[in-house]
Amino acid sequence: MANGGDQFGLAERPDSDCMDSPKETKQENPSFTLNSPTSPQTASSQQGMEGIKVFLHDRELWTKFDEVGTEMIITKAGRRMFPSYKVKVTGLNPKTKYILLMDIVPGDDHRYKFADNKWSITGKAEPAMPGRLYVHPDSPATGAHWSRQLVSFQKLKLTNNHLDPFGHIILNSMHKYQPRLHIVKADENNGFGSKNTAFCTHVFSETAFIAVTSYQNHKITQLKIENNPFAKGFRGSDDNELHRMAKLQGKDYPVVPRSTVRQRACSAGSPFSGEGRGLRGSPEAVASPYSCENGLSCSSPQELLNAPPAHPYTLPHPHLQHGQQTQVYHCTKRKVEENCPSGNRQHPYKKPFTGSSPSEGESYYHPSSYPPPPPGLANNPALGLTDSPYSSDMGQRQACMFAGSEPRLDELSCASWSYTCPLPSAMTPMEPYPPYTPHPPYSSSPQGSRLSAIAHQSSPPLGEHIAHDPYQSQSSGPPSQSSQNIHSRQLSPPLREYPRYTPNLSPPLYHTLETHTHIRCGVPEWSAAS
DNA sequence: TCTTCCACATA
DNA sequence: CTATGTGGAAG
Repeated sequence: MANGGDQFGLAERPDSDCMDSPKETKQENPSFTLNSPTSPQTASSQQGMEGIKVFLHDRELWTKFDEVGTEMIITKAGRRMFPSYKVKVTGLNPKTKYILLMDIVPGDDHRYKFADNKWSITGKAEPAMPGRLYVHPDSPATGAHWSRQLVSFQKLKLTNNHLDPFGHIILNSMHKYQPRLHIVKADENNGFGSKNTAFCTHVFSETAFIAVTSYQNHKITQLKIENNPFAKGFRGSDDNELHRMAKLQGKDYPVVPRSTVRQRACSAGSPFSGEGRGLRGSPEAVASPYSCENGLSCSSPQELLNAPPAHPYTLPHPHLQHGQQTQVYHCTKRKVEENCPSGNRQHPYKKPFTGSSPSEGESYYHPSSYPPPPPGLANNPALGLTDSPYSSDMGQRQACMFAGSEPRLDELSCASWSYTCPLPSAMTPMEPYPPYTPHPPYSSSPQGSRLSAIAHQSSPPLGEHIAHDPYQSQSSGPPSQSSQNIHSRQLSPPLREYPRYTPNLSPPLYHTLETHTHIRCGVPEWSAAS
């Protein structure tokens, strides 16, 4: 079942592209890009972003998990994702500097439960928290650098601690999420603040997952054990397991060791799709709608801001959306980790989960709207947008988070990025944070906002899609204007509300940025897709 | 449901 | 060797 084995065959696919080429599509798995619905706006925006393609590495593995219903453990200390999020990026200008970052947006606005060997909706999602951005440690770096090897986000960690001081991405247990990749041009020309900042957002629907504090579906546990080197200790080769288990526990014989669940495939699995909500349709087909392969979208930052968040909640309209906030975590470390691309393959296919419209690896493009670009990035010195080489090197990664309050891009741009700093790990000191935050913590710091904006933008709920656009979620594109799509709007008001999510936020430590963006545009969402 | 600790694995 | 990441069981 699930294994995706079947399908994949492709080597990689890129996900995104911004506009241009829809080309192939096919095999590879680029993320989908959505085209922008609206119009492209500024040309500038896209510059160069249009030919960017992103391919999810090890897509097959992601697909296997996705078919069952991927679960990612979240702990107070922070847990890595497995499979690791690694991509191959092509189409970048070798000499141009870019910042690559990720954020993880709500897949829908539901809360899930796992019972009867399957996932089902139990209620409404909690307000999302400020989204934090994870800036790849090598950022900013040239297109040549990023293209040279796989870009790995394996060090990104997920936490359920809303007050996490380490800059990890904060998620709510039993909620569905969709990771997104944003590529922001870091040239001097593009200040973040500037409206022209070009960026693309790529969404691979097969990377959607439900955050959990402990695995619910044994099939997922088994897949993790079988594929994650660090979990090898749990893998029994047959006999061994039992014994070892026994020993460890002191029990006699263990229960079922690895085998236990091992394979069952139950259908139950994917929650994602299951829910129903979503999409339904055939998954795959979906992909096409947007045609693009990758999912990236490009838009100008501004747009992003404006764009409504994808949440379920978000409305398509500008108003409502909530902005979510985002915090950025920047690691300074630079190295990329992996390189090899090997496996990327992908193939399309469907995933049961909710949305995947893009399923295939696609990234969507978002119209510019919502996905807010990562504001911070641009400005952030750290990132080097300006040009710095990446400065941070400092030690290794540090995380910086920003909390922002408001969403303005402009502000962001300039201001401060103080945070960028390399903080020692964790925290960035920011302010206490948003002052008021009535509900949300939006206060934003300038930069933060931007970033956050980006983040927000897209986040769509997976499942939901709900009525709105199915597409939204997916790709929203963040920041870049680039391509076509963009319909960005100009900066508009960034903030809006952000309904739900606000709450938490900010930890005292940092601010996050928030943004509220609304998403307006639709992006395809995963949900749709699926 | 979540947190802590554990033994074992990678790196 | 150390440091760190795993899932499971126990709490």
